[in-house]
Amino acid sequence: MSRFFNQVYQVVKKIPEGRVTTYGAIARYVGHPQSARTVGYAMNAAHTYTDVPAHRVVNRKGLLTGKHHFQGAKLMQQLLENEGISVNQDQIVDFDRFFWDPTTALPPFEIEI
DNA sequence: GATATGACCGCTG
DNA sequence: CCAGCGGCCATAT
Repeated sequence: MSRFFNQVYQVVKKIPEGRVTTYGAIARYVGHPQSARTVGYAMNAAHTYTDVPAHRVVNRKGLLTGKHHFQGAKLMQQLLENEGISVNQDQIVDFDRFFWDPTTALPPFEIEI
């Protein structure tokens, strides 16, 4: 497994309950601002390797673009609503208020190890 | 090794 | 404000 994926998973695991973030924000935080797409790919593989709360990761508009990759089409939305996040038309309501940015919420990312 | 695909993002018009 | 286009990066075939 590439380190990039691991870095992504590390961040996703740190998302607080009831908050969400975006693919691009994660990509920026781990030092790959142009790799937002690959973050999505990492999420696809996430459930295979580790258990990360992928339902807390959406695109920059707050749209649940990845809901079809969950077991049920409604699962992602239900998980979010369980945490107090309202979803309407596959989109998070008041996305700005739930958005959690790792670049400001976490200490600067340590590039190595 | 080349080509195609995707849970994206930002800039233009 | 909405739509379209290109770029970027890691897998899959």
